Amino acid sequence: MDIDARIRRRQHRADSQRLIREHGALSPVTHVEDPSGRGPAIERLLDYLDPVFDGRLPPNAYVHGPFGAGKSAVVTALFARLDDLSVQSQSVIHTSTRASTPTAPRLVYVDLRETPSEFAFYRRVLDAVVEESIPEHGVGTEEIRDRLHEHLDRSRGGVVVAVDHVGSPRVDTSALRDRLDSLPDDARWLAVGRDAPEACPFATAATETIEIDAYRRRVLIDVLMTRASEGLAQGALEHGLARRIAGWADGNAHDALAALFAAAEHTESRDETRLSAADVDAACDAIPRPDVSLGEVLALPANKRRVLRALVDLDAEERRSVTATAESIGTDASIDLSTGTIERYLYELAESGVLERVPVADGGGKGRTPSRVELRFPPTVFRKLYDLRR
DNA sequence: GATCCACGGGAATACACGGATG
DNA sequence: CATCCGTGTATTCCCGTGGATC
Repeated sequence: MDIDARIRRRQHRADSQRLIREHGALSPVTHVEDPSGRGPAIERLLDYLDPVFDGRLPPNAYVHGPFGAGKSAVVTALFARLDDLSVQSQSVIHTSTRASTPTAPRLVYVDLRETPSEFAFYRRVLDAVVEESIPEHGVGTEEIRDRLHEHLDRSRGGVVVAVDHVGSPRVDTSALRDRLDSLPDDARWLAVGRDAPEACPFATAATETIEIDAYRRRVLIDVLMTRASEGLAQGALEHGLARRIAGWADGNAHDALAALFAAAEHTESRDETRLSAADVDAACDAIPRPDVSLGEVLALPANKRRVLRALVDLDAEERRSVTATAESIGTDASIDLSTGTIERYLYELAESGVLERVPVADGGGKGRTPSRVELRFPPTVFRKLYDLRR
């Protein structure tokens, strides 16, 4: 046994005494390469994408399913793999035959949460399909769009763009529709959202719709056990507790993982290495339902994230009204925004569903009765993920 | 010099309440 | 009694500015 192996063994021993080994494995915003238990959904998407294997383009389509059903997980995983294959086959064709063999389409995944503007959208797609790097500043939206069109005109094969989170409050639906409509003919889109097809403009514009159901209880338990085995010390999560979490989460994998994450934090704060029922219950109770995805929260502009980070540490008294909340946040050393701006942020965050405004019962004072804001996302998980990114 | 986009500041508007008015 | 008005807050809306980057 060499020295490295001996050191690794010691490290592993120290590691195994720590409850949380890998936060990423527990995070609801982490998508694994091979989403477990989503076989049928993957098959349906592969059926839809079948033309790609012959170098042809599939029609425009709409994927829908409830929050936490694994839509993003499945689409990101498939698009990443298939685009790898596409790029490989292109280089193979170039070096060997380069005859009439059709070139496979490229597959590009765009998360509208992180790419909400028109400029960012075109830039993301163009950046994915060309070699050279694309500037983020100093060049206009029009020019990026034109360059994308030019590239697609020139290249054979075309592109399929997965447009995820079409229902995000930060995207303007009608503007996005126009944007998708104006894509060139050899670009196809796959919109992904929660709305039922009847109520969704992207479904009516698409030729095909694909539904992804919520997780079944048993499958969700498997997901939890798998993630726990990757992120927690061995044996930290009993099957019965996974069942408890899955029952509470009601098919929503985001919430289930958030609960597991928060429960593990709770356990760790007690200096224990095995989750208890009380840890799990405390974690579930602290997660508001319905809630907004942590992906949505973490994709906000930096200053809004900062404001939320300060907000989760305030006590009830400091949150008694929007004004008081903004003032308390304003005294936070890490924030150099004016109170007025913080206040406006709080209203905007409430508007987009990240926070919720609740009227204050009291109303004894003068003037219009104030309201206060409540969190609509899991606070402990947000706090930890935010701090880890710092 | 151009461009994107997050910020900031503040004006405009909405609302609550008590008291005055017709 | 119904309505209006004044005052004080809360909330929304708009648009110019400036940092970062090319």
